[in-house]
Amino acid sequence: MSKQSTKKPCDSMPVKLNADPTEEAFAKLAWAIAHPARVQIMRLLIGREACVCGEIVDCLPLAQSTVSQHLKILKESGLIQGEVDGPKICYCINPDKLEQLKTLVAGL
Amino acid sequence: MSKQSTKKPCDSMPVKLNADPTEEAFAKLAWAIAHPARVQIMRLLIGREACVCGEIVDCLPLAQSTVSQHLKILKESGLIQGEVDGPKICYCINPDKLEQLKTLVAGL
DNA sequence: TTCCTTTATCGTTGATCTGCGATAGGCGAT
DNA sequence: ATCGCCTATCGCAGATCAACGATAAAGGAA
Repeated sequence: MSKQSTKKPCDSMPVKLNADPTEEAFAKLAWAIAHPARVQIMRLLIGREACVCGEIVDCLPLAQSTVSQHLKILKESGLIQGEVDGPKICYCINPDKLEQLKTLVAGL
Repeated sequence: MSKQSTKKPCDSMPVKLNADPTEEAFAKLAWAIAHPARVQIMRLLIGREACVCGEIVDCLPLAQSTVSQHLKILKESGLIQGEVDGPKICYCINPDKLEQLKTLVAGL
C-alpha cells in the first residue's frame, strides 16, 4: 500500500481554519505536561491525593528551586492547586482541569 | 472547606519514583502538540485524512518554512507521517501514535 | 535540457525554558 | 523575640524554540 488507493489524498477546498481560541488553551495544557518532571509530579499527585512540596522534591532528582518552578508552572496551568498548611504547602490535582485535558485529547 | 477534613492531606511514606522511561515518551508526545499551530495541523489532518503541505501552509498564518518546521516536529514525534506524491508531500495522521497519546493521557 | 512548482534545510535573531545556588519570607516551636 | 524549617523567588548560565527570509533539492512539464 505504498500508493494510495481509496482515500482521495490531497485536494479539496482549502479549509481556512478559524483561529479557535481552543487551540491556545489546548496547547497550554499540553505544554504543562510536556516535561518528564511535570509528568512525574502529576502522576505522583494523582496517586496520592495530596503531597507536600518537600516530599515531591525528595522524589525527584532535581533541586528544590527547580521543583518549585515546575510546581508553579503546573499551578499556573490549573492542573494542580496548592493549599497552605502551616509552614508547608499541600499540592493536589485539580480534577476539573485534568478532565478538561483528557477531554481535549480524547476529542482529537 | 478551607480546612481539609476527610482526606489525609500530607504525610505517607515517600514513594520514590522510579525513572520510568514512559515519562519521557509521554512528555515528548505532549510537547509535540504543545503549540497552537501544531494543534491546528493535527486537527486539520484528522478532519481531512490527508493533505499536502501547501494547503496546510495556506490554512495557517505562518511562513512556509515555519510550517515545514512544525511538520518536521510532528513527524519526528511519530504523530504524523509524510508520503511523497510526485513533487508534493502528502501528510496524514499516524493512528497508532495518536491512540498511544490518547491512552497515555486517559491513563493519568 | 530548461523552466516551474513544491518542499526541506540553512542561518540568524529574539524569546523562552531549564537548571542551579543563594536569598527572602512565612510559620510554628522554643 | 529568636531560632529553625519549609517554600517561593531572584539572578544567572546554557540550551532550546519560534519565526522568518533566502536558498537548495527534487520532480513534472514544456
